[in-house]
Amino acid sequence: MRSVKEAWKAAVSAAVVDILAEKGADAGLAASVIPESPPDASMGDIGFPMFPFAKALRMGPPQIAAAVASRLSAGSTPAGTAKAVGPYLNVFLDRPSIAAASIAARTAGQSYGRSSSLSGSRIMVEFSSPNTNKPLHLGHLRNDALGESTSRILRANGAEVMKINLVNDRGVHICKSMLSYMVYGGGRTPEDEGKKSDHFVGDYYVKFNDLKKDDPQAEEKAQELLVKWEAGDADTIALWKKMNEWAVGGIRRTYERTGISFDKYYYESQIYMTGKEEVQKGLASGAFFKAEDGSVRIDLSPIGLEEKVLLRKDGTSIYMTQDIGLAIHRHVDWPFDRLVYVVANEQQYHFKVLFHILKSLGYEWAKNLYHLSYGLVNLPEGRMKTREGTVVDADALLDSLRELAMEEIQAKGREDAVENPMETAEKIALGAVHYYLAQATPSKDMIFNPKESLSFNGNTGPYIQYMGARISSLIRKRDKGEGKAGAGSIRPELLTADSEWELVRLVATYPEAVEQAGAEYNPAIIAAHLYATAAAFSKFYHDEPILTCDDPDLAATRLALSEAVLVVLKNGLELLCIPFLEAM
RNA sequence: GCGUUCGUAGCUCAGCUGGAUAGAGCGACGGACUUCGAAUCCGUAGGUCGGGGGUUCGACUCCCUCCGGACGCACCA
Repeated sequence: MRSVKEAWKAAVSAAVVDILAEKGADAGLAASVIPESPPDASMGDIGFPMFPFAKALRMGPPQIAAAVASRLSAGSTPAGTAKAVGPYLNVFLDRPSIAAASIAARTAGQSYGRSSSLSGSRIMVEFSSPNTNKPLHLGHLRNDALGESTSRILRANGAEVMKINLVNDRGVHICKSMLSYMVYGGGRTPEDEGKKSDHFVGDYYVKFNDLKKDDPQAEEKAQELLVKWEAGDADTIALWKKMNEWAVGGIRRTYERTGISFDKYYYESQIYMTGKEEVQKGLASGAFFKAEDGSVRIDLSPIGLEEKVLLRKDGTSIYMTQDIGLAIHRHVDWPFDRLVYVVANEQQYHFKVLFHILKSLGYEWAKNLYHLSYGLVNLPEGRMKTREGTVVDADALLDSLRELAMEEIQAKGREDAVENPMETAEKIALGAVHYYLAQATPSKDMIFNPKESLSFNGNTGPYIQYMGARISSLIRKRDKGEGKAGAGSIRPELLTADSEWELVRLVATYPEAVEQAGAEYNPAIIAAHLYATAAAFSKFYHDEPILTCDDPDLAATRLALSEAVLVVLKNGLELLCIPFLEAM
């Protein structure tokens, strides 16, 4: 589709250049020939507005369109026809050839939609970054879905991707859950209570609130515990290790459940000291300066900000110091061309400064750092607050979605039709939440409506899964010899209905969506394309008989188109980390 | 106060580097199953694109300003 569009653009540009030259106008104006999509397919498949040339040619746009059209019909053009439609020059593509290309997607399988637009580049993507004092919540699910799916999209565009997770396993907040466990835990283990281990740890973090009431010194004691931890106190380290294993172990189980994975884990406890040497180097090179009080700082006036402290006067490091060291360390580990940080938008300032600092230190790769900033996930009732207990726990959310999906399977009497109802319900639940999170533009805050996400109607993951299941069902029937499709041969020129053309177009433009999603780090583009494809298929399925079609050739062709649609749905769902279902 | 960002139908969201009558879904109302899975499809109602200026042949899209919301502005992470 893209190459066809490019070819037409070139042909139209050439015609416009000729006309401009004849009138003695600046031929450079032809750069304003840009392809667009007419609002209605009956008006054409590609549209070129002729407004930009009106002044130079002293002609009305409709006259220009007519002139370009006649010139095109005289010369050689790609397949299809060009026609003046008001002030636009519209192209009607040669539908059979596009249809043939779309149908070919069915044999391309998993490779359909892959591009080489990013081949040769190495991209590191950091996401999730959980704390080891509590289980994952809804906000993490957005981060995880965004990070995982962006990584998959980048890979689909040919990039070599390294997914990394920076586990935040140290700090005073970790010490709080430890202290709380020391007081209330009584040596119990998650197994003792039959609890998922990260929830077990999280419960003690919550209990720290009780501890503060029981013991006014609790905050101080947590600080003291941190000091002991940093000093390497054996008992403290032992407890820390034990609780961290519980926390990370439980969190990893949630990753497995949601289909999230990492190529490498970094632990903050192992690298929080790094960065000091880098700051010293920067001081030596003149990128930073030593303030009167002895602290090391950077002047941020080049980017319109104040100063930032990078090392305290006592020489200790701060968050920024750590991130500087970590970025450099990672580049040594795995030299990347780009590094993407999937982190909530509340840290925009931090990354703006961090990127500037790395550039100041003279790292070539620093210009390719990207903060994939995403908005908060709120509830219809308002913002999630840990202290108010309105945080939506990830595991509990998935459980309740699965429960509702199960009820739906039972209500529909589909238990016998699917091999494993519980597993199917789980996959529907995952599809519901991942699609809901994917369809919103990452940078914006969003409202997660559990009730709406549970709905299997409309713009949802289960709707798309359902269309995949329907097509799979058609294919099973064909394979069993039902219908006449098996006896017919594929003839793309038979696809003339509007609903068929719409599907052809969506299949043909899927690769462009993948490329755009990669270029913009935006899975929502895939989600929108998949929904449009699923909806178009549903209409097609409703309006036109496929297997039951009398003409064997038409049946075979429609089924082939359906198979191509299935390839798009499968590949797209994979990119969004949504399970595909043969039956549901 | 300064900075970043957002403000599109009752609700949740799209709207491609400015271009042809602003689109979906949910909800509401009304239709469609003796036929490939109705977890579906079709129709109706619903918007001065936060307000006001400006640039342009053309602005939801770019610029300015005001109003409103969110988030930042630590030698916390």
